[in-house]
Amino acid sequence: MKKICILTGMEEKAKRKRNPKATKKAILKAAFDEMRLHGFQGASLSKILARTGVTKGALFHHYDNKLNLGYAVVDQLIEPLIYDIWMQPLEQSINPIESLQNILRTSVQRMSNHADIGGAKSLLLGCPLNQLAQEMAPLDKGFKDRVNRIYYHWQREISKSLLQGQRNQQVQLTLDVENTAMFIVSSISGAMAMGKRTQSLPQCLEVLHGCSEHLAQYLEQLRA
Amino acid sequence: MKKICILTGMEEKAKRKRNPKATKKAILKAAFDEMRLHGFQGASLSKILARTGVTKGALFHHYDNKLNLGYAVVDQLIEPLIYDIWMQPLEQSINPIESLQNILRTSVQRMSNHADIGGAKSLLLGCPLNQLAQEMAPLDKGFKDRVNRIYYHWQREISKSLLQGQRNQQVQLTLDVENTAMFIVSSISGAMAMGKRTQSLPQCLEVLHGCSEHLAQYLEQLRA
Amino acid sequence: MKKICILTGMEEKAKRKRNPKATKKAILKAAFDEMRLHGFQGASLSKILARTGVTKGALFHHYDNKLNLGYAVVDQLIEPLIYDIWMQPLEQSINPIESLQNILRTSVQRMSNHADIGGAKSLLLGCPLNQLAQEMAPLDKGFKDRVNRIYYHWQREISKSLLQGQRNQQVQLTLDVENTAMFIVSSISGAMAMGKRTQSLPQCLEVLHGCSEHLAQYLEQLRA
Amino acid sequence: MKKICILTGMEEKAKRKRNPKATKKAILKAAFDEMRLHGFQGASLSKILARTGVTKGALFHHYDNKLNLGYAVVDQLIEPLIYDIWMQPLEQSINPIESLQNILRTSVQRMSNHADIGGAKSLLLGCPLNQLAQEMAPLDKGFKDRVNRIYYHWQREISKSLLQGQRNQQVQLTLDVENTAMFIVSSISGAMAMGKRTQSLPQCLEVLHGCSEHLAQYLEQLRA
DNA sequence: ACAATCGGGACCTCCCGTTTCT
DNA sequence: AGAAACGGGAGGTCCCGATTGT
Repeated sequence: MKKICILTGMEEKAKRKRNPKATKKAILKAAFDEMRLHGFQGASLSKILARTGVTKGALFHHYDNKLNLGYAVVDQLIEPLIYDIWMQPLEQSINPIESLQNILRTSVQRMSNHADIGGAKSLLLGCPLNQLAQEMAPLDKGFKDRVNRIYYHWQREISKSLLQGQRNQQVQLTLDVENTAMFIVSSISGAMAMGKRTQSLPQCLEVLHGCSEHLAQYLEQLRA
Repeated sequence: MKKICILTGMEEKAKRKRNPKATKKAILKAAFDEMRLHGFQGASLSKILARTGVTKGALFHHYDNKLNLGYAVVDQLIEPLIYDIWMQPLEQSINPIESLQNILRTSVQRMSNHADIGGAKSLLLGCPLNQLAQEMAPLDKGFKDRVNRIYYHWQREISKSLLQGQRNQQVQLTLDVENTAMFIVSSISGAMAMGKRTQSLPQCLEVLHGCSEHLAQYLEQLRA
Repeated sequence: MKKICILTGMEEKAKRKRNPKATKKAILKAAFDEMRLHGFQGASLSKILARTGVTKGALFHHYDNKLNLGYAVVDQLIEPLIYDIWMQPLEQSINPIESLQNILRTSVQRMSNHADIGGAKSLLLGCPLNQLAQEMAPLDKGFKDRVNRIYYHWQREISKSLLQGQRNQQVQLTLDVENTAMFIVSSISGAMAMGKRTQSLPQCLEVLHGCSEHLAQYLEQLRA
Repeated sequence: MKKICILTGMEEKAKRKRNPKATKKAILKAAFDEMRLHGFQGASLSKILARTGVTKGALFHHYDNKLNLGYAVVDQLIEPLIYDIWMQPLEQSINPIESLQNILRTSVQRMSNHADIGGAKSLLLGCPLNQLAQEMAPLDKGFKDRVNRIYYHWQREISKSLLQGQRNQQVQLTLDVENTAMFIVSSISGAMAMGKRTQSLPQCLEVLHGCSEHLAQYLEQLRA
């Protein structure tokens, strides 16, 4: 029945017509970009729509309101992003310390591959998880719970890995692995924040490399 | 049109008496509080006015616009605050490493003394400098320059102190003092961010103490 | 939150039924009226809304901002209005001089038919095109270009007509038709301005008739 | 008593200190400029103050409110200005027609001598009297009465002159001198309005010269 | 005479969300 | 599923003027 309406200008229609999955993804991506640039509160639905060409009707069809859209960004974009960069490389690790050092050394490069957002280098926008955490955790429980859950996973992956390292006699047995994982995540977050605040790519890279190196040396001393 | 209302409540009058200095300070403080809770963009001038009882006319008289008010908050409140907590205690230092460790150990306590803001513990609102940096550095050059200047001073105080320690043979001579200062500031910032994101005082304290301890131990290894 | 109020006044509904075309026209008309009374700068969007019963959301939907609303008033209301009164009657002219004289003699009557605006006689508000030109031409290029385009058309219609009259040996061949058209439009504009400034209907009519008569006599002398 | 405060930075103080006449004049001139650029309603007291360096206290000391300031502009600046350009040259006239023609021919030059206002050529801002008349006559009786009084004087000077010309047998006896004076003033006003609307100095001059010439020729035909 | 402080309102912009229609 | 119309409200800016202080 629906497809009877044959009079479809092809490209136009092909793009615009009924592609719910793609539409939803497009909105999500645009929302993510807007939020990276202006924060959640500063993100404007109108600009998100302008980025996508989608209309307000479509947006509110897929997401009940701005808040849920924000939640979806965390769940479907930010969490996987954090996982890919920081957690996944740790899973098939043989030596946790060396893996962590390796992750640190390559993360800057891997993050640099992320596409620019609104003409700004992704690196200069800092860690999307931390950005949201700092802005929204005190204001909204939904965001707070989500970001804390992700941080919890992140720290747990590291502590699990360190624990395994202790079992394999690669890591000092006296080490409080959970506390250490927390420190590692904290320092990474701090480094990205310091990089972001410079708003200058060379300075940012300098900060990130400098801090990475310091952290890597710190890890070196945790060996058994 | 004249308001003959002779029945003057004293408090009313006491408040309304011309007191430009106090008015300006009150606006500034209210603005600071609002910004800590909602960020700069989310801060509402109306709410700032409501906090102070000052009217729009007065605010507009003392600060040209929201942006300049924000700048004043950085210059007149945040910078001294950072200075008092992190820089000033370093100045009469005898041994830089011990001073830094001492600062770390006492900073949580000192920051806890800060008055609550809108019913929220100041600690759970994180570092005001980092908050502003993360939100506004990419959006406004005025904020970017201000926060970067403060961070620069902060790092320089630490590196100066470490350099003096090298001269006194208290600190390893091979140490890159500037890079190390950067790492210290970065880690402190990261720790406060992680504490904030929990939005729970006990967890926050746990994070801060844990990270402080780690950083203190790291510093221990920098001794000559 | 739901407004269950079942007692629907019919009129309410009749008004509130979606009718974008009508809504847009209503806004435009109200804007025109406000602008005639208070000028463009003095026109208040709130008052325009009050005139129509339309809400801010609807207005913002149909017109991006006040400026574009103003432009639309020029393009869609003022230009046709000028055309109907001054240009259209010239098109099927047989003798340009007689046509112009005729237009002058009847224009006052035709303009008097325009509905009052905010309780004020339309005539006492002068020429809407000149009003806007005088206020906005120095302030905004968009308005300047629009009003100048209309004046250009107006003068061209007259000069075309005079030229045709020269071909038909009804108008002096030595006449500079463009210059003359300019003088005619200029004098008409001046007359309406003088009428408006009196803010008294009888005086205004006296001015308009007096000037019309003078101009008609002047035209008489342009005959071949 | 007052002059005891000897510690006066000379230039600074000399300028700022107590010169009521000069202050009042400065405010008036700045108000005139602002009103020429933005109209009376659009004129901002703040900008007027900025133009002069005077403070609000001084302004409201000399003028009760914005309206009275506007009235003063009309009475003390615009009226003399109109008088100088259009009326005064008529007084010692020997032949009214030739005088009027002469005034027309020289007025553009004389008006061009007026200083620029806010970077805009005075000519491109049109006739200040007509500007105010068109904007404010329908809105405020005070303005309406003032501008009408000036126009009345202007027309009367011309009609008096023409009447004298009739007595001297220089002007047609059948002429309705008052009506004619009205037409002359009206055409002058129209010409300046058309010049202004172009917002281009060459075009404006073309309009003014063209219309002047037409009006001069018209006057030629009024000779006895 | 002039300066600084303060009062509060009006304005346009912009925003998020609802409702109706295709 | 998507598009368009519409509802209100809040936000920052700016403004005129009143008040108080030299």
